[in-house]
Amino acid sequence: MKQNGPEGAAIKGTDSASRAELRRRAFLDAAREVFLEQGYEAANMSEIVRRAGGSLATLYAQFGDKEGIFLAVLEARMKDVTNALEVELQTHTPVEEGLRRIGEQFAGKLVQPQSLELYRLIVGLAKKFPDLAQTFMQLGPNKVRAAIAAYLQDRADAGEIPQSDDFEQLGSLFLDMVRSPLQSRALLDQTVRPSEEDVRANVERTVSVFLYGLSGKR
Amino acid sequence: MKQNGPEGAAIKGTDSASRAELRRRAFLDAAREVFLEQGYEAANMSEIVRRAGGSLATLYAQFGDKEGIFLAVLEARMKDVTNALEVELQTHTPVEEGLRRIGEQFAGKLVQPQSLELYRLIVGLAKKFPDLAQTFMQLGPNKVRAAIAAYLQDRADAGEIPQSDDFEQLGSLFLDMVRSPLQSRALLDQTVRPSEEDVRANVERTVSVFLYGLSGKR
DNA sequence: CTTGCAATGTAATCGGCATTACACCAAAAT
DNA sequence: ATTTTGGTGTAATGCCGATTACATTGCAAG
Repeated sequence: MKQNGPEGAAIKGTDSASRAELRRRAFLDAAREVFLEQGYEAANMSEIVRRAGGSLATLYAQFGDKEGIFLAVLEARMKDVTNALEVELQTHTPVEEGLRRIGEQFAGKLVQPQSLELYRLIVGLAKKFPDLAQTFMQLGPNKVRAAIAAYLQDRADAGEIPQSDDFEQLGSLFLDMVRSPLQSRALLDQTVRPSEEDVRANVERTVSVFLYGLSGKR
Repeated sequence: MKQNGPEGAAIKGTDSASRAELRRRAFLDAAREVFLEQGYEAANMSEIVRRAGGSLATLYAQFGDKEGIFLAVLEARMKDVTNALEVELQTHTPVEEGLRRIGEQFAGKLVQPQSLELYRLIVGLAKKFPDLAQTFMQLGPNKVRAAIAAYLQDRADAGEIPQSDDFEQLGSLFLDMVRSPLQSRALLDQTVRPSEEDVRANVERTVSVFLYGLSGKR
């Protein structure tokens, strides 16, 4: 047995796909695993191939170099987080309900171990690979910020909330309020894993404070 | 010139000190620079010696290995940064004013490059050195959280804000609101350095939303 | 002065990868 | 069936950095 047949790890996404596409997907899955598990520097290319099947040569042919495949992993994950939001934001839902939904979508994704670990990785790499961090911000935070700013603008036009000259900023603030309480502890303590219930409660509280302040409703 | 006389980088702390003590301090200073600048993995032992003077052999004799000197540096660093974090308790100051002061003290410290870099390192290595991250949380965030919770309780007792069954949580939320907008970008983009003015404006906005919500004052 | 101990500079070890080279194969296209 | 295109295993090639060895040298006590 000198060659491996086309087996490899988890090749079974959407069925119809070219040979190359399958290989690519297997590589990405394995790479994500390895990077998240071991960190960027400690991760080793051969290990990725060991898990994905295929060969080093192909891996390099498809992604260029180590940084390249890491970036690809990053992009894939960002799409995953962002896509769900796109849908929610299309609608003209009343603020309170809308913010709640957006908040839960967003926070739900963020507290997944995968997201947390990826974020940890990126923060750690920000100095050595500024481009990477830049890309991350572009695809993640900035995109979400813009989307929610648009939603707030829409609600303001509908007269539900006061107009403002800077909905980008308010959108960011809302996102931070939703994100930080769940994320900040979990980032430093792996054993912390916010539950569904934690997420819901936090979003609830956040929406309330964001709209009406400490003084309570209306 | 085969040997270096005892010069090296910044050897001039408290004067009276044994030869070994001086060397140790020079190593620690250089190591701090290098680790904060390049991150743990990327940092290289020879670079530390290059900056500190002395020799590799001595470095290893004093700290054992790379991890050893890294931990030594971080523990010292953490004490510095978290000690500076002390927030003076504004007992009996009116909420709006009190929150503003606490917020500004806190945020002012956080956005200093020193703090940002330390935080970056710790987050990035939380997986590899969990104890370190724990200690950091204890000394930093948790302490401030407790302090502000006490302040909010005080204000509630004075009737300025509604009572709540969980001021710890609300305190955390306030801190996150103050912190995240300033910190999250700067963490990922070295070139970002919030100004005094940014800090003030952010605290201002935060206090307003925290107390009265989007709907504006009162 | 000289003797012992610690520090020094230099130059190995030693191992671990990223990255490339190469000589064979397999499926798709013709 | 044959050509084309891309995939596959294997084994270099290089480089880099942690750690150690060693012979030399300076300082301080007797």
